[in-house]
Amino acid sequence: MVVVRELFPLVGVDVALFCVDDDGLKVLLVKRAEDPYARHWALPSGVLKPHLDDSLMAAARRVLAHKVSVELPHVAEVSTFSGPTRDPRGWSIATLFYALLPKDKINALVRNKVEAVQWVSATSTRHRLAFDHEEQLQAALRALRSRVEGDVLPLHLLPEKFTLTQLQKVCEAILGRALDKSAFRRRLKGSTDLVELDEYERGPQRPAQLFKAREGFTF
Amino acid sequence: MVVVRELFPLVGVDVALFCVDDDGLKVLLVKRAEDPYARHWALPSGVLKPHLDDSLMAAARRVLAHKVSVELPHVAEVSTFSGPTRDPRGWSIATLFYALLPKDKINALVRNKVEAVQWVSATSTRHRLAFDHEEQLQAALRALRSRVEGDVLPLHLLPEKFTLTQLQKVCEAILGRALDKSAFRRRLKGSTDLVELDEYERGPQRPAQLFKAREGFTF
DNA sequence: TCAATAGTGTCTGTAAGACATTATGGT
DNA sequence: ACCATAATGTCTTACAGACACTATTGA
Repeated sequence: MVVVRELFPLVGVDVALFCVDDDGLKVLLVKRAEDPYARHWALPSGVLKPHLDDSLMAAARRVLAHKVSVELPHVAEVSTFSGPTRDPRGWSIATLFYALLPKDKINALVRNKVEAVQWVSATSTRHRLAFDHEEQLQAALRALRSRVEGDVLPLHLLPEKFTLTQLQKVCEAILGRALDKSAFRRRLKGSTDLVELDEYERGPQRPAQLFKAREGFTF
Repeated sequence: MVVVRELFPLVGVDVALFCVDDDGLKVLLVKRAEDPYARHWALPSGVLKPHLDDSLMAAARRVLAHKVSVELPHVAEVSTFSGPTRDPRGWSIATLFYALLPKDKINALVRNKVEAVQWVSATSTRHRLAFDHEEQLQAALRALRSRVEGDVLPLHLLPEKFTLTQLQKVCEAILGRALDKSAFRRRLKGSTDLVELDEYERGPQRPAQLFKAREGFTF
């Protein structure tokens, strides 16, 4: 096996699973049960299993489905980390994905979990994570932000039906800054990704119109 | 070895090496000498050699240095392609990089080449390439364009000293559309990546001021 | 003086930020 | 009537595209 390691690198996937709640943007961490980095917090990760996985992204989905039992969220590739020292077991490759989960599915997720998991603020000062996962988390965050800066709507982080105010809060949580309501909504007028519904969110004040993502929308 | 393939995927790198000449944006293709896809045109590629490479990007540089003897150009990751069928030898991973080469280094490159190589228009209608390299080429082109659209200057495609008109031509070749000179230069005024020189490119008309990239500039 | 390209000025429409105002529900 | 939030309007500024114009060299 040691010989094999010199010919073939360890191949795995890491996933930064994001969600937005009232406290802002969160990312899921898991407590590693085994070495290396046993009992350290880390991004959910796993090794590629060629007989099970049809692609690296499929491996990422399998890892998520295994570590956290939940409907599969939106997954996108960020980049690939590699080198002889990032994993003490030897030359390794890890392709990083980010995944987006709507807030209303968080509870089901955490409840069914067997290992220790934790939602932590994704924007707060750095954590102490296993491997190069701190760097990976920053890379995933950059990728997420650059898409939102590029005027793509992070609808995968919202429930099926949502108000424009909810959408704005999610964007603000990702970008880490306040957005102007008027300008934000003006931009949304020209978006083909939003579908206007004839339903309204009722509360102790004026009802807000509900929207949903366009059929086939992908972040 | 067959058994190994079921446990460990084939790991390699592919490189889309771009340059810009008077005919527009070009990409380097090599004629494959060995199976699979012998005698097919393909992007320069190679398998990862853990004992030689310190990262996937280093592997990409090694592949370039090996296939085309030239000073190492700028290299950046695009994305990673994977799956059981993209290579007939079995489950495989290929991390795609693009590389940028200034026009004035092309000649030295082609001359020293042993295998058959070819510069083809990167923007013309699709080619018939080995593996999934057509898709990869499109992905590399998208990545390149999105950076230039994002107002990053592709200075790695220019000689050390260049005129603003040359810079504009390079941007136009990448984007595939004409840019307005006035607006283009107005934007450049605010760029910290350009350094004004006290030299001028002389010709049969008004001389043009020369510029160079900021120290430490990276595309 | 002319050709050719470098470099600048001006006008206009679009879009964003800031901020005020109106609208509409519940209580 | 009042509160809270939704939704819209207005003003200003910044910037990009279009296009005309001026500047400077060699021939």
